[in-house]
Amino acid sequence: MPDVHTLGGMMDRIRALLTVIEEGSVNRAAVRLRITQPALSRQMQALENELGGKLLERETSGVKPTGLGHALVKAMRPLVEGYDTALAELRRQARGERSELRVGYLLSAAQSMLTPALAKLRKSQPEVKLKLHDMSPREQIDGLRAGELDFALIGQEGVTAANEFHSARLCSLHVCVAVADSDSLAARKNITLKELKGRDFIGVDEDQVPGRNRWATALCKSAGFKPRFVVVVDGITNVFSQVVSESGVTLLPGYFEKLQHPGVTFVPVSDEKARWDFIVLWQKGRASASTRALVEALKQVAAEMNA
Amino acid sequence: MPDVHTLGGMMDRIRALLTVIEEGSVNRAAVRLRITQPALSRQMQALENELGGKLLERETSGVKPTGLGHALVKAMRPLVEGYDTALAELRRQARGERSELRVGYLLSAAQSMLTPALAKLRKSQPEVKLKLHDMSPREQIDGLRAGELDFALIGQEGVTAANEFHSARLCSLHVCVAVADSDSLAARKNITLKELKGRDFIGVDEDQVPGRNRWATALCKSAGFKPRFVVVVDGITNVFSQVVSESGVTLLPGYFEKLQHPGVTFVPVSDEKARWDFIVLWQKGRASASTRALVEALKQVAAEMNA
DNA sequence: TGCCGTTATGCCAGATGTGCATACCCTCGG
DNA sequence: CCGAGGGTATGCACATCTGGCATAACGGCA
Repeated sequence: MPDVHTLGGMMDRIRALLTVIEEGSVNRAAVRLRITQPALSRQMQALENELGGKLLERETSGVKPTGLGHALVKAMRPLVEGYDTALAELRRQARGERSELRVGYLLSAAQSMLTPALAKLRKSQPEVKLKLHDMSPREQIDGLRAGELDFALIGQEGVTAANEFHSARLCSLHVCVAVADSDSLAARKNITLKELKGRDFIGVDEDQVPGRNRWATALCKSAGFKPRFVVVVDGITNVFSQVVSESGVTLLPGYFEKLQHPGVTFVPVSDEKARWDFIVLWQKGRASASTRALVEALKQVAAEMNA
Repeated sequence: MPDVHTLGGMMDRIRALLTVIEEGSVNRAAVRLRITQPALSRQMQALENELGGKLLERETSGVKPTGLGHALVKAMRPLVEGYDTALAELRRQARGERSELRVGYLLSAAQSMLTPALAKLRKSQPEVKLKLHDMSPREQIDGLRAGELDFALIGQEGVTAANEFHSARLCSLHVCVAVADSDSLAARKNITLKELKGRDFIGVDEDQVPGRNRWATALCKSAGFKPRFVVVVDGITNVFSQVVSESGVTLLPGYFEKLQHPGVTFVPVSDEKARWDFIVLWQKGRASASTRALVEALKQVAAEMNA
């Protein structure tokens, strides 16, 4: 009698039992499983020992399942099948053949870049399925970390996590500053960073837009002063309220100029060094063809936009 | 590098990976799994080889899952958990602790016996769940064979399958004959089998009520003649139509006398030997406590009915 | 009774997995 | 700058498991 303690390989014995019951014969099942009949016979005995009950009614013309055997088939067949398909999918994924790309992006920032890139992707790889998730930079990074996203289209915030993932800089935008309409700067065509020295800065919550404040700080430092954040708010719209009510300023990526916000004026910053990088992050590990294709498409779109 | 060909034990390695990812450390996971860290480390390598991709990002402070690792967790955890609960349920079942009894019965025949028996069962084992299935004798037997039923409450038809399962005779009813109201026999208080000699018999489809015709034939033979089946119909109600329209007769278990059917009269058969056995079949193998309880309850009810 | 099918058992060789000891790598702190 | 202490990987020897081969045991059937 084979040993009972052997929990490993239980799954295989269950598969074997499924085959045996399908065939109604240990012999024929052994052929299908490419092992010998004695080996299979012992597997069945082992399985019965492990479960503590008979699974097969041995008869002179073959075997047929007992009630317990039937119960096992009903309970285990779907699991075994699910296991197999899951395994196959994982293998495909490991080989780099993803059937689905999950992309995180920030609508206001990335739409102009993402839409044409996806069009390109659909042309070169029409079969790949896309899941788009409009979420904040922080959520994107968390999503990447949790494996729920394959891509993050993200701004300057992404540099804080760039070493955890693959990354590519897509483009570099100029910077603008948001001031209240009533501000003396609001009438200017453009300004330099230096002129912001001594102003009250409005910060944004580190949790939602990580790295933004540090980026602003670094920019100011390059201009020779240290910004003073009088208040830190969460949510970009709250920043604008504060800009108006407190006559504060805040540094923003250039694409905000196209937006309208009552009471707020966006003035371009003329400093050469004041740039806002827009980057894409994606999971490390073997890159699938579709992954590479999406990165390429994004780079092309970015290049065309710069030109 | 460990061998790649080893498909057996894949499941265990997947479980191990789940633990490793939960713990974020091969070391701690090894403790939980009661194996050494090197063994577990090798399991992870083996798993990665089998899948063909990296699952863990090894860092100096432990490990964290790659995208593929995350995907594996998402796909496999529910399967592993389902597998475990299924296995536990099967073990319980093997030990004879069924949580549910699936009973097949024929409403018209068994109701008078089943209802009180279930009441008794509920008293002695209130926690056992019951699934009742009103189905034809043939369906009941098929259900038993397919493992979809634990019990079949069945008449004479059951004897054809009695050796495949455990069986017990519950009671033995007298027999009656169905004749048309216009028949000369319809006025009789009772008759003997012999008087049916030469009559046209209505048979019933072997598929739906297996053994019924054979039972009738055997009864007649014991009375010294061979019945002639002029027609075989499917469904018991069709039998009555034929009895009326063809002036045929048919032998039935005694409980039909309580039924009403327009144009049909049921006359008791007085022969001592003409009996209709009512039996219960149940799955072979270790009988659970609830199984034994139900059988006992049925026997008691039958005994009370006979008294 | 002998033949042919079935499943079960004894025995041996090869594959697999584990533990132990140790190597290796990185970070942190003196 | 180097050693301590945390992590994971590797070399090696040994126990365990599993499968194949040969053969037994058993039941039906001519």
